[in-house]
This record gives sequence, C-alpha cells and structure tokens, in this order.
Amino acid sequence: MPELPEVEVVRAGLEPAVTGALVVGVDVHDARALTRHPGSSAEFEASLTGRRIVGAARRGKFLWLPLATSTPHGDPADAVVAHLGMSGQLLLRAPAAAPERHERVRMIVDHPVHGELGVVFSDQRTFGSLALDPLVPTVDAAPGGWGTPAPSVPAQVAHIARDPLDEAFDERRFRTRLGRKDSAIKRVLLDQTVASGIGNIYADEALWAARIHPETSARLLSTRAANRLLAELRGVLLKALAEGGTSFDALYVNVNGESGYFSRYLHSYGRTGEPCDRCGTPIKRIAFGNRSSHFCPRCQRKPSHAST
DNA sequence: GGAATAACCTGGATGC
DNA sequence: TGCATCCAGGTTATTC
Repeated sequence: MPELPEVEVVRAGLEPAVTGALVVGVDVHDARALTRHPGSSAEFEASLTGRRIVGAARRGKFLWLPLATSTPHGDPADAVVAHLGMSGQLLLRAPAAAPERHERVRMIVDHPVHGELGVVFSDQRTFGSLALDPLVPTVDAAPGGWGTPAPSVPAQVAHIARDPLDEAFDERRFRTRLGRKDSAIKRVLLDQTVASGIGNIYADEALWAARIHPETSARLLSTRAANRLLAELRGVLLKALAEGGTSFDALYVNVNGESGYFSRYLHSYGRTGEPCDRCGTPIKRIAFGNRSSHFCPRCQRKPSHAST
C-alpha cells in the first residue's frame, strides 16, 4: 500500500522522465480514475493535451506534476494531481506498449532528451485517482513539498499537513494537535491533517519502535513521548525510503514495475503471532475500525487510560 | 466541532 | 472444483 516512502520512490522515478516533457496525448480508459477531477474524461484529455510538465512534487501521499503556463517564465498555475490510493501505480512504458491489466489512464509525453514515453496510471482497486487542479499558495510560504521550490500546492492537497520528512514540518503544531486529540494515537497518526504520508504499515512500525500502545490516548502522551514517536516515525520512513518502500505483492512497484525491500525489516505490521524482535512475545493483532493494528503486548503496554 | 463509522473497490485467501 | 465469504486499507461523506 503506497504510503510516503512508496509515493516518494514513484515521484523520484517520474521526475527525470517528465520534467520538461510535452503532453502529446491522453487516453482515459476508465472514468473512475478521475473521481477527484471535477470535469469529464473528454475535458480532462483535452485540457491536458498540449501542456508542458515542469516537475514532479509530493506532499504526503499526494504527488503532482506542475504544468507550465502560456506566459513565458510565469509560475505554474495548475497541476496534474495523483493519489495512488491502495493499489495505484504510475509506470513508465513505451508509448505503444500493451495495456496493463488494470490500466486506467495513459498519457503520452514527448521529452526533449528521452523522446516519447507512456506514463501509465494503473489501479486494481480504483481507490486512486488523477485530476487537474489549480495551485494555491502555501499558508506558511514554504515550498509546497518535496521536489518543488514553489510555495504552492494543488487546492485539493492544501488541507493536509506536511509530512515528517518535510524541512518545513511544524513539530510544535504536531505536538499541539496530539495534545488536543482525545483519540487513540494510532487513529491520530492516520489523520493526514496532523502529519501526512503515514498509513497503517508505518504507523504500526513507529509505535512499535517508540514502545507506545496503539490505543494510547494521543492527548495523554508526554512531550517526551511525542518527540520519541516523531523521531521513530522519521527513522522508519527514511529506512523504508532507502529500501525502495514496502512491497507485499505486486500492488506496490516503482515506475519500472520493481518491488521495494522494506517488508523484510518490519517488526510488527503483518507479523501476527511471530515473536517480537525485542522480547520474543508474540505480536498481537487487534481490530481497529475497519482495519487492524499490530503490536507487542509486552513492549507496548496498554495504559489504564487507553482510548478505545 | 470533534470523533467514529460506513462506503467505495478488486482480487487473493480461506472455508465449506 | 466451484461458490461464498472474508480481508486488505486511504479518503471522504455521513452520522452521532
């Protein structure tokens, strides 16, 4: 499932291939891939064709390709926004390559160095989407995210917080938000308006590393515990990024269709019944809303005030 | 206003 | 073998 490291691997793969490229063709095979786009498939195809991509940027799990304006040297005013959902992939293919099994959209771009390339959006579970979206100024005037110096983000990304690896991430705001949340810390970590880019896998891993029970009330975490959690979040995300992300199956791959290797370093997620790497106690799985949390019942003691 | 829950969706795994 | 059911989970609308 693509979380911050997986999306960053995709962004970094796309950047050299699409920066400076002209969109010469767009083919929407499945309109469900445009659920975030306000217009029709035909309008999306027509609006994007003929535009020049000037970069590849990311905040949290959202990535976007800023588009050049018609004004010479003018700042981009809009972008193609992509969210991979649970199973979305952005793949680089030859323009005439056979369709992927779950291909939803194919863009053909003409790059001044690489020539024509196919940028394929493939998505098995159709939770992912593409959209054309206006860029709006960031509230803190800092760059919108990784891969862009411009202080702007797509409008539909503006509401989410920066991710913990962002240089402009506001640690004080993060701690303040935790202190005001009367909810389980696991649930709060998945709230993209508190800190973005974290999903079920890395939330479980960071909580294991910080020895915090997933049902601990966020507002009752001490400043020291909140700082430790933030440090572990960053550590887990950076390690996963270095390993190319986490792949359990063919659902997450980079732009070349290759898997990441972080799954071999997981300590809690998906390891139900296996011994904890610290103390040997079997990892436990508990239901959490419509998903699950994995933790060590010995290292991550459930506090008496634990939220449910 | 904040918190919790349901719904969206597909395919692999499991049970009968 | 074939069918039914469960499960995975990011985001958002709805409900409490």
